Amino acid sequence: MIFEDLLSVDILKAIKSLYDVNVPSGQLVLQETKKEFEGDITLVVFALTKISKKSPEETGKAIGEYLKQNCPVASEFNVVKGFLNVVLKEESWLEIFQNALADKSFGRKQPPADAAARPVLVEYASPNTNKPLHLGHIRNVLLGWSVAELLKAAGHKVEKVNIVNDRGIHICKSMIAWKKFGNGETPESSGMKGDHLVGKYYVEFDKAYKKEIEELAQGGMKKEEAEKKAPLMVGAQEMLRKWEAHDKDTIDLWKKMNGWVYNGFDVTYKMIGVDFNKIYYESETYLLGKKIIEEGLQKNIFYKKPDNSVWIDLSSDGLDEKLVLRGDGTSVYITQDIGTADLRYSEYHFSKLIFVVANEQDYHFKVLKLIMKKLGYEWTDNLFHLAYAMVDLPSGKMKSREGTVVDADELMQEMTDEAEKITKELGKIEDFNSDEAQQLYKTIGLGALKYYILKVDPEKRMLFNPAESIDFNGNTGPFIQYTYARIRSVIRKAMTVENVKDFSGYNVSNYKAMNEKEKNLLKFLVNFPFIVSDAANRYSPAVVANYIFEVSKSFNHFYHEYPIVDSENKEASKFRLQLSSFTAQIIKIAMQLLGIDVPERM
RNA sequence: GGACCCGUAGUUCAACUGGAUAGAAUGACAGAUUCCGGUUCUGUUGGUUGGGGGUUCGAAUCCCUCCGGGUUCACCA
Repeated sequence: MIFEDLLSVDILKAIKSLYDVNVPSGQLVLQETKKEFEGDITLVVFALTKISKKSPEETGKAIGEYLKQNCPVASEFNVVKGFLNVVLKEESWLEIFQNALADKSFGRKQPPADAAARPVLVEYASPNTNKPLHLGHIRNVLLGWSVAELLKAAGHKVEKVNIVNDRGIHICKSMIAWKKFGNGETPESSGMKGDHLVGKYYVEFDKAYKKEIEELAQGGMKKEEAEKKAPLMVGAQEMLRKWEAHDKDTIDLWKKMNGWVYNGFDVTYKMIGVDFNKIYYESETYLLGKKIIEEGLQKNIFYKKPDNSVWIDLSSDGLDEKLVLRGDGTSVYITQDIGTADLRYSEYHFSKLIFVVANEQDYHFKVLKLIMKKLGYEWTDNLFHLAYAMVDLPSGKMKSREGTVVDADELMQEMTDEAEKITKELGKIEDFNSDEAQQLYKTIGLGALKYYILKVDPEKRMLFNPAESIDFNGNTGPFIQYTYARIRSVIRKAMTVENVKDFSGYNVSNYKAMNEKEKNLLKFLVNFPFIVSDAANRYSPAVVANYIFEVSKSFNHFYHEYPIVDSENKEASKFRLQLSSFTAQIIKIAMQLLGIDVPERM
């Protein structure tokens, strides 16, 4: 919160002077004053009564008096029960405002100047290459990308990384189905996006495989046996062995089909508007970690079972026994992750490694951290699993087996179409050419989607309601975009009016007649840098989303009550234009942190 | 069964991580504005924060217990 540091220094001095006690600054509880009370910042004094040995009211009054006399930004105070509400000087707010206007990168810190500064790694997306991205991935990439941007804005060096799960039995399933049923079909020949094409064969595999099992079962075979003996499954496993033996034909096919998928993913990522600094492939990292396990075995951190498989016993930590190497010496998921984390650390010396992964893997990451700690890594506290919960739809739960998965590409297209429909009904952009119009539909459609998903706390399971998300009213992306577009419209108008069009040169600290609505809006706006750092610390784009909504509402209250361009005097107009323009600027920057564009007109 | 997560107005979400009378949005109803852009604004309605107990000056938040929902406990990744 703005002025918090300034005020807390003087409060500490007050306590020292009044009661001759040194209090650590972390012990002060300061908060924004609730709007039903007069004031800007509130000190909760209950905790201080032990020191003052007076009632909360008396303590609050004494500190308030001291601040009024000695604190340069405090003007008035009042005490309600155990709460000391401090009113800050209007000049202080205006001064902050003027400084903010002059600061081109207001709210965004510069990245560390030191080239050796340790980066924060944000790993997100992490798709399989056997099917297209779906709604769950959308929550993942929006979160990952936005958290990375927030961390940057808070002054960290950030690297966005992606690890693609490009190998394993699931890819082989698509491959064998394509070989069998594909007739050489390609993205070009079919006109399908590569990831969708490969996904299609993954589904084909499943269908044909089920049929085979059924036939074998009818022939008298037990179900479990049939599942293993079905020719397609045998073929897929054969293919995996060939892949591991570097069989040329298999590798070529694998490369070809993965290439299709990557092209498809690229289109989707581009559409969503996310990017990566580095992409890892599991085919290149899956052998990592084995050596680390061997070393751990020497140190008796792990133990061997008679079949040669290697385990760790975590039961003393309240967890289970966990396999880390198979009997045949090959590694499993957790082994790879240990290896990859180790690799990343040696590559980046990260200060933090954030895994954006669904909360289904809470247990996995708990185990990962614990094992690495036992192995003696000193930076395991810097591993952070940013878990997010499932996204539900009004129609019910997403289930890939029942075909109710919502495809990412389809969803984005639908949102764009819906935006087009609504925009056309409003009929405000008839002079747009078709490119401009298309761009706008995309901005609105994706803005609706992104805002709706990001405004919710990641750990909470959420309901995505497409119709509600694109409503131009309420706590939605389009509502905020609309607020922005309207401000821009006002400013365009102002630029045609003599005597006010030079408003950007007006020094706002000279303004003397600020009203309640203006002050309220201003307080929100100058608090932006604190919102950014708070959001970054909590890895929470939702903090920013809710803030933008508050700003928009506050602007609308002001806008509704006071004329901007044609106000009673030129000075008021200029001040209000500065305030409006600054509002637009903050909305734009804040929305960018969520990956959302704002249109000049809509 | 063990472990972890979640439960807040009819609905979708907040609550600055222990602070004031738990807030918005949406829905419904009543009104204002008709102006820079209609989608703006003001009211009214709606809550035993799943139930119970405890800690505290103070609990949606921490502890215990029960209820309900979810995830996980693979030689899949």
